[in-house]
Amino acid sequence: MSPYKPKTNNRLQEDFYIRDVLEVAPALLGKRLVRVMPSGETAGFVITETEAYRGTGDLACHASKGITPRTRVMFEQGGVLYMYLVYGMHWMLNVVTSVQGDPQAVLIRGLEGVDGPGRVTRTLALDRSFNEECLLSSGRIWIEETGTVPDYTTHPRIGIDYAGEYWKSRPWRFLSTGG
DNA sequence: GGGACGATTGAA
DNA sequence: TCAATCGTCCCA
Repeated sequence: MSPYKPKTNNRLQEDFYIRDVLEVAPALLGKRLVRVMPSGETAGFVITETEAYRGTGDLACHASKGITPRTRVMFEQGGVLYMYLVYGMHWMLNVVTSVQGDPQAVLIRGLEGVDGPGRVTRTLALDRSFNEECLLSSGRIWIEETGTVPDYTTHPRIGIDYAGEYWKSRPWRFLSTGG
């Protein structure tokens, strides 16, 4: 893991996250996800792949089932993390967006050199203890501006056959070009 | 209390 | 192509 040393206070602020997920998901491409590892070493990876999950109407979004103990965090104001376990073994890292009461989240699917949402959380040692963690105030995880805005392509989201043809075909997966 | 299923991954 | 593996949610 390449060590990363934050230079200035480039942490993304509240306003970045309190927007519609269809704005935030592509805007996260090219930003740096920073994690202070349990060892004390600081790791930084540029985000290269995201997916948007957009509220109660989006049948691919967990929040379409309403508020449950698991989905409650998605109803919070943007800027906190939503973590959940899938297939009994992989933690998924999601960034909650929009205003309180509007359950949206961005799934972080890939980083530079880290392809796949399960590998993202494994590489950065992220688990359920990060659920509801605040990216604006946390001392162990946050996201920084890099000054670079990459080009990107859009694609249908992965692994949501259960949501039906309409929601499955929304081009809400965002991939940095050349990333 | 029981059972179906999943925003995935890695090995056969 | 397919097993691993368990939290969540729905139904009884």
